[in-house]
Amino acid sequence: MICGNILLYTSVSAMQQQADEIIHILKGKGLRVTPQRFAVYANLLTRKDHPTVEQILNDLNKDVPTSSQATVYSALQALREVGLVKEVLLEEGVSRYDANISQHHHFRCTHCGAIEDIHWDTFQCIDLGKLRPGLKAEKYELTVQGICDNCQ
Amino acid sequence: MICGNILLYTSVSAMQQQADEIIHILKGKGLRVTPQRFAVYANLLTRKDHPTVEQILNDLNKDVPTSSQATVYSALQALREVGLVKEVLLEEGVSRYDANISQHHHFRCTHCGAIEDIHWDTFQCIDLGKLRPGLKAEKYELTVQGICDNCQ
DNA sequence: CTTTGTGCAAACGATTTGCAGGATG
DNA sequence: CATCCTGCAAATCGTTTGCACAAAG
Repeated sequence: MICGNILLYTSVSAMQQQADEIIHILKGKGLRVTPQRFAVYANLLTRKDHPTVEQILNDLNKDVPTSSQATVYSALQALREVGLVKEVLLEEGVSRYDANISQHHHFRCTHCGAIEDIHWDTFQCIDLGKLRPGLKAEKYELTVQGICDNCQ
Repeated sequence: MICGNILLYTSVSAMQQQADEIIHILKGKGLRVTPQRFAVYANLLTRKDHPTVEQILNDLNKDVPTSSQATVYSALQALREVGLVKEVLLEEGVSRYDANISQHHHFRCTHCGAIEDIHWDTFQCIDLGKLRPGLKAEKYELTVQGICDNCQ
């Protein structure tokens, strides 16, 4: 148990297990486990809506201030470097972050800006062999824009 | 003929024709034709690599300073509002601009950052009907990341 | 002549950085 | 105890804005 911040997550036994798992993942990637880093990663795993730094910061400091801007940025960078978190660029001006590192596509509501994952298998007939020779493709991602349930 | 800046483009007769066409397009969209606006749009039509504001500004001011930052931003905004130019978000921190407004996908070199258009017909078997009910899709776009010829 | 665009500089907002103190392994 | 992280504040960088002057229709 590392500090009050983690205690928050370990108070219930189901969460205890989850917390242990997160700690295990972080250590496995060679990252020092700090309360702030834990909190950022746990937040991204819990919310699935690809929050911005501001949203993460608000969540973490909702009750008690536990993290500063710079720390959240640095935690995100560390998490990105070891491949636990991806940056998502779907609108101008802000970066969003995503702890779902399996391949997937994104749907973005052009009205409210909400972002939702689209399961990878939804679109499977994309043949990268059709790219012009000379380009070596590594990965691809589809972005669908439209209107979500709430905004219709 | 509007000013020296345009004269630059009209000095050769083939370019004269092209320039007239650009002027015609701008007027058709209800935009006032100013040298700076003309230059920004002509630049985007000529380069096809989705330049950043900085790159556009460098191009325009290469010989003689003709435009300021704010003007390029404002020209781009005007062009975007009438649908002549699209903003392209493929990397963090910078917006790129594209005068190719027909639907197309993008290839981005993860090594040098170069961006290349992928013809729309290259991938045609994407069935938006497979999206979960509730989401109303408007448009989509594929981004392929990989290594370009030069970087291999 | 009326409207809109330009240029400059200041303002802004997201992200980065330097550094002193503190926590981690 | 050596290393790395955190927090604060200042610095940066892309973009936006306010305003006086100039150009377009």
